Amino acid sequence: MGTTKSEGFSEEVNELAVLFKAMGHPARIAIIQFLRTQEKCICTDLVNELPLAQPTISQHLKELKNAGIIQGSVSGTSICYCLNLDKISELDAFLASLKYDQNPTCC
Amino acid sequence: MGTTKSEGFSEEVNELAVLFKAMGHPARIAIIQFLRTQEKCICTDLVNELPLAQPTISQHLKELKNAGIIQGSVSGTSICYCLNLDKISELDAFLASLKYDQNPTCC
DNA sequence: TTAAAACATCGTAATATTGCAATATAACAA
DNA sequence: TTGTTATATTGCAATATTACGATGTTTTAA
Repeated sequence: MGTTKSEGFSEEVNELAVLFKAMGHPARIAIIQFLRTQEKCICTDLVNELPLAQPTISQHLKELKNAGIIQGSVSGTSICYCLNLDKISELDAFLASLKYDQNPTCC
Repeated sequence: MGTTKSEGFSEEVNELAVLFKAMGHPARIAIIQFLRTQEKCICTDLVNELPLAQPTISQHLKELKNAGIIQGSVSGTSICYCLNLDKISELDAFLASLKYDQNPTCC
């Protein structure tokens, strides 16, 4: 155990879980927030911005990238990371659907 | 380590991370989806619905409850769990904000 | 070529998560 | 009371995550 069981759940459910999980860490939320507001999305800035060491930040960036939530393109010595709004929209759509189909007789 | 570092991040960031983390598991997404569609939100139904043992489901329900994403009220021998739409809206608002403030010069 | 800057990767210790069997609890029915 | 049903808790083994120092890699500048 310690392993998440994914068999028996739909593809959609598993994909949503991966995306939510990727966002389930303060550093990764902070990275996403920072990317939203910066002109240039460079890891060095993040090192100055977050209370974490560079390797740790690099690791979090990788996880966000693996989940498809951010994309990075090399730009000289630095890397330009930015949000993938498609993935954000997937999560958003799921959450929005919860608000409308809610059964009124429950609770 | 293994411990998530929360000092140095804003309250808002930490709270969002907790909520996203709570949703970052297929069983918990499936529970939320199931709650949305059922008339009666009872754990027994979940045991028949999910590919997990009863104690495991109970544990996931507890985590969702701790995060404030669902609420449970006792109803005789069974328990009626339902979604807390306020929390869903918090996440939704965060995701929606990402879609609009995006910097166009990046990537 | 050499050095510096910006990231990534590796290795590893500490801790967290997951899943479940066994067991407990709580409410109702007979 | 006794049994049954519904759910929670405990305990634990297996695995995952987190954080970071040390060390690579790649790019640019001198």
